[in-house]
Amino acid sequence: MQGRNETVELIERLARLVFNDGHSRGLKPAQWEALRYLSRANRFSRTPGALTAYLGSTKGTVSQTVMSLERAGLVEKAANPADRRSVHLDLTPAGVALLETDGLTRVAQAVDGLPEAVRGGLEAGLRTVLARRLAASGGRAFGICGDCRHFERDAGGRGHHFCRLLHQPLGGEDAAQICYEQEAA
Amino acid sequence: MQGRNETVELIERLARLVFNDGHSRGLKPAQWEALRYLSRANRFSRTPGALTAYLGSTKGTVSQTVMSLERAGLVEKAANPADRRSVHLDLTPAGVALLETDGLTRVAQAVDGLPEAVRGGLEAGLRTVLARRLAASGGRAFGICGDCRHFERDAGGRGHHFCRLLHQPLGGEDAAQICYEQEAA
DNA sequence: CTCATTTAGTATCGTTACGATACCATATGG
DNA sequence: CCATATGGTATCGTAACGATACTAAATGAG
Repeated sequence: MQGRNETVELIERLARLVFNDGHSRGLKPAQWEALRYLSRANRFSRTPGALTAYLGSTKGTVSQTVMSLERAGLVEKAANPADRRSVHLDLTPAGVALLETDGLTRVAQAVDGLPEAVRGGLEAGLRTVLARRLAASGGRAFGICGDCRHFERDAGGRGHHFCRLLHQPLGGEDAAQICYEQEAA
Repeated sequence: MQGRNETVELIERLARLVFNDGHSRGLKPAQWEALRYLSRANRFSRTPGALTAYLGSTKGTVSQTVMSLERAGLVEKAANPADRRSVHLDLTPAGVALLETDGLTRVAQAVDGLPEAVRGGLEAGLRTVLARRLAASGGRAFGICGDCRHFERDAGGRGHHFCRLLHQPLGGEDAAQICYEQEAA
């Protein structure tokens, strides 16, 4: 099956280029990825543990990366009163600002302006491969909160949703972000 | 344009997972990628310089990676009589054997068995993004030798081809491998 | 309640990656 | 002949990474 090998090689090569592109403006690839994750994750998912699962890495490594971002003033830690073992992470204004200047990576430029048919086929393929790859190793999907089977829309009035798993109220902002616990509806 | 951001995020996340999968059997991601490249590159392209271009890395880093593979007995260096500055790289039998056991990475498994329509769309999208990304930074395509505009088929009889750029005869093996100098016909 | 177990995270070690810079040897082209 | 370009190595400092050991807090069984 030559097609399969070709596709895998393309993925591997593109992965390497994407990774190397991450060495910009003084940050490292893992640091950029952590910032991007924290900007997209809902409040239940902004922890070292969830970040570890998202990156497919190990907690020791992630702890180190988070510390470097904290030293750089891009991320802040806060205690979680409900569970004093866990740490809540938030981007600082400086972190948000830095991320906003990151909009046009070279890969994003390459994807931008792609014919819609090609982009759609690419996205569908990527989604499927990612889902299969994650299923094979017990990885989590980190899908959108609002698409989750535990999500109860407008449970407390218009725009006031509810998570049946965590028993927590959810705002519109939360519902649009990705979540560690998300399972497709 | 939400679609574009979605696609870029999928690429970034898959890139990270592919990268992390490279930490297997004592080798590092960069070392696996170097081995794979050397198994696919034709004899003109098995040099540190070409590997540097393929990986989108820097020559210092690649020099280090190649040295580690040489110490591990997976790669051999040979002098190039035509240009004594340059170094020719070859996989050792141990390197070839190791690479053969690498066939089923977790991403390859995820791609395997993909519905043909999805796989085709994915591959087309990846090719386009890769080509655009490379064009944006002067990167080379590293396409198949036989698809090159400098390739002259059967110039010296059946199966004896010729490279008009390097003025070198090419066998069938060469023609099927990837090349640093390749430019689409 | 107590104590074993689990969970969230940190600390430390050794190796590698990586960019940056400096450097060396060989080629190339006035 | 000599300036410059090219292919590669050496070295430095930072970060990544897996591995292992560790701390503290939560949990759960008796």
